[in-house]
Amino acid sequence: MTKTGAAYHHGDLRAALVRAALELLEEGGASELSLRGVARRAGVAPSAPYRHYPDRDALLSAVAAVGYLELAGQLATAHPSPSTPDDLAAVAVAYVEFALQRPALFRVMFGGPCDRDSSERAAATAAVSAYVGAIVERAFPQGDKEALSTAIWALVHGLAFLYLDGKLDSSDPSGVASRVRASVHALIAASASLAS
Amino acid sequence: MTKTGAAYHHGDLRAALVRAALELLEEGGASELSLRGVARRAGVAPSAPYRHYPDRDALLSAVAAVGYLELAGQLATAHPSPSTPDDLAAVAVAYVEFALQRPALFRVMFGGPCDRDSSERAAATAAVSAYVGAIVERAFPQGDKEALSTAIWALVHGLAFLYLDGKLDSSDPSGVASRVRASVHALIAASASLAS
DNA sequence: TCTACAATGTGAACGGTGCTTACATTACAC
DNA sequence: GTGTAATGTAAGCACCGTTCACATTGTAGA
Repeated sequence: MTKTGAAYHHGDLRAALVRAALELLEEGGASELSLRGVARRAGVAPSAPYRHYPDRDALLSAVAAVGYLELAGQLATAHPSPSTPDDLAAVAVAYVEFALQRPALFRVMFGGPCDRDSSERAAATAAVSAYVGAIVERAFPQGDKEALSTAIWALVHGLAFLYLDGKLDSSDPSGVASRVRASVHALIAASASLAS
Repeated sequence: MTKTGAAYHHGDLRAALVRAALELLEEGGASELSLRGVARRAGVAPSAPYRHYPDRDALLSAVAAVGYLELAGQLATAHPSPSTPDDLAAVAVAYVEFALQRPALFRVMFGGPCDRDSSERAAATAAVSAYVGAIVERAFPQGDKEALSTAIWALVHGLAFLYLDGKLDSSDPSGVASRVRASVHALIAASASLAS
């Protein structure tokens, strides 16, 4: 079914493995994807992935890295260059929606004790962090960028997890969105009142 | 080594399993605890736990439940009946510190897609939720209890996870505490300015 | 063009895991 | 006491991550 003429050498197994893992994550839902399952999906022997990734965690880090890119893309889609509190709230909503729409991927990205040695992964999370920081800086040039962006990120991240874990009711999407918006606006208002 | 006179029937295996799991979580660090490992620790055959828990997730839910109790205890220790913003901030710091001091347990409590059917677990999380709500209500009787307590919980929860995942630098405990305090105060100030 | 070599794939195997099933032992109600 | 339900054991299933010896292939240098 892999349709590749079954060449002994796959061509680009490294990328194919990540693609297969993402597919399994999307289909299989929350269940943790196995390295063997990924290999199976890619039409390759269970030991083949070890030619490209030292272990399962390394593959997961690679998957997480593309997850960060896709998250960044979804945030940018929500608003290309947010500058007002409303814009920022829209981006926050997109963040939570990403978590709810792709819970398995989100958990791979943030769920486990991450591989600190993965430069791929570290760079990607730094990029997200910088992205949030840049937005905050543009929206509130006079505010404490560091503190505010951290607080906002944490707020949104926490909301995402609480929804994901069922600690908050996520059955009504519009309710989720409005709650996220309200929380972000509250935080922003706070920072404004403190900065004045 | 189990020191129990090796009676065929363990006495209270149900509780002993949870205890063993907590010990392994504390020692083994972040690694995921196996049901077999827990059984081994309790000095019992690998199949014995199934007499008391239908599957591994059920055991984890039970472990998570005592985790919630311990978290509640630690929060209460931070401040028995918080009413001022400072009190609330102290409780928030205790929350994050719990996550950093017992990361494995925290991950069991919040990390995975939780077993929605576990009444034990559901009750415990409801208790934490109510606890936070009560604090907020006492501290801000005229505020929107629902919205504010949710926002605060999410903020603190998000901070805990970002620290846990190394997205924020947690090497300096006092820095962690002050950052948590600052974030909580900012959120509180916001709600106050909105309520007025 | 032939050939050595590095890169990349295979297959079998090891120990560990969650879970089930058949059976053994024990506690307890009658 | 005895029958029954509760609770333990032992063996076995399929799967997992990982490793190792071996097969196949692309490619650089003669």
